[in-house]
Amino acid sequence: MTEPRDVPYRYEPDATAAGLAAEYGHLEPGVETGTEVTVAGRLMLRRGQGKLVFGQLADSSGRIQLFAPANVTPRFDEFGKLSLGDWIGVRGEVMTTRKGELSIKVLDWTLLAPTRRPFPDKWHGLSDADTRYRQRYVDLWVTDEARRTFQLRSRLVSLTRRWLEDRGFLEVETPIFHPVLGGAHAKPFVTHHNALDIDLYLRIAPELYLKRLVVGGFEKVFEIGRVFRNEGLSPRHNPEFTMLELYEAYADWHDVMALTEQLVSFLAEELTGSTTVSYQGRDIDFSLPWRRATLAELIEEQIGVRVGLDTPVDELRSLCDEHDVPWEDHYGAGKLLLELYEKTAEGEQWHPVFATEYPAEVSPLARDHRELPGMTERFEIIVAGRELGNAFSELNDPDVQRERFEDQVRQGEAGDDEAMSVDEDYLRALDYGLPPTGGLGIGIDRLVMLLADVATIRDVVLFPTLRPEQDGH
RNA sequence: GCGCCUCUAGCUCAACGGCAGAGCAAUGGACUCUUAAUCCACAGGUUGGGGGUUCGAAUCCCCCGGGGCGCACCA
Repeated sequence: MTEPRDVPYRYEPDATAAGLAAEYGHLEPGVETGTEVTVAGRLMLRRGQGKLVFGQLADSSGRIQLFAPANVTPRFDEFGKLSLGDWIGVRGEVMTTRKGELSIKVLDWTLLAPTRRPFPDKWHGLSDADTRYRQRYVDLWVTDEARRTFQLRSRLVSLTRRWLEDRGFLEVETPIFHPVLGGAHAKPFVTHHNALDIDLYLRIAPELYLKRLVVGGFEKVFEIGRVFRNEGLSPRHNPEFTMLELYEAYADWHDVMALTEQLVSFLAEELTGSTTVSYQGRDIDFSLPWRRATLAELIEEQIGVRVGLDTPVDELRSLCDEHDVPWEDHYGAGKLLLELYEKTAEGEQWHPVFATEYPAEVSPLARDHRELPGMTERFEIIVAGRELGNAFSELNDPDVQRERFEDQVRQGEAGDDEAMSVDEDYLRALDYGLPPTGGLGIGIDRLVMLLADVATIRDVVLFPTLRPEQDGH
């Protein structure tokens, strides 16, 4: 047998399984093309026929059959003893078998890396979720769906970048380490910088830095990056996840709504072939335009009562009680409205809807609604009962922003451990002037879940957060 | 953090108070057109860990650990 030390340092495949299928898939049975190609990958199946061995080689594009007759394939006995899972390189002739299966007649082969551990059952694959997440390197080989999902994720991010760049957006990278907490409502991870001897937060959102860049003259910016929120795990929450945020100067929330529905329906069409996407057995219609509805309308649809900021707090509280929505004494009408909406209406939405008109009390970074006092020009994108994104006309008045920050601090003192603090440098940036700006944040993981039709975020994150393995596991 | 469910051979699963089993993978052999190849042979285990009840525990009880789902939390 070939020893690991004998394997080459490099190999040069010139074809892939999918490429060969595309080029030669039409061949009749029993054809020998005379064309030689070199492929590489893992041996995933093997069927011995005495002096003839069939194999199936998998590479990142797919699988192709290997056809190895004893009188053609060198070191035939060794070839027949390869382990399922071994990496090999194969040079051979493109051909079809008598039954018509596209194959490579093995004229030469090289062991590229042996596997020391047996691969999971060739038919049943891996079903244990724990093993699939911990040993993703195995899962990706044996679970076609997993591989497809992550390839789709990659294309989604790539398409998004190109789509935004084509519209003049500039991709930027802003700090992961934040000295001041802000940009979202979430508990942070805290870390420490030794040389500076300061605690830093892992960012919960890039928002405040991106808006600084608009102040700096980058009129259209976006960032696709990881954010970190110190909260529980669930099928829809991973503590680190990927957010797309973008900001466009001179735009308002209506512009952002249009951009959002165009981008997402474009991605749906590109990645699934249609703007109608099947999700968990039910269709989601991403075709334009998406529904727009205010929080108050969505609440009314569920509970049959028209509520608003002018509804007395006592009345809102009893409505909350009536619908098993917990509330606290320091909640104002705005927060009560939001809670009522989230607990009664959000989960009921299926097709994309822009939920609009959020109270200022719960929207510290959004600009006041131009007509409705106490409301902001903010909307969330709800699909399949979940929040997919959040957007608004950006608050650009430094004085109002300071008041909102200070209100956040008060909410923090009242017991909200996810409230923001006052970001003085951000206020200074606003002093220099943030033009009218529209901003958007979209959870990339959740979007991938929808378009790849998977139920848990762990199936769209390559290495989801898990407890570390321990003895006895 | 709480509740429910779950953990058996490398993988997928049986056995559910009475000798821990099968298929695939592995190992040895037969086979020149297979498609989860087939056939013969052989091997494989502190049943997640620890404790208890019992004549007897994978099975019942308790503690611990991993995972899943729900709640809480969470834009």
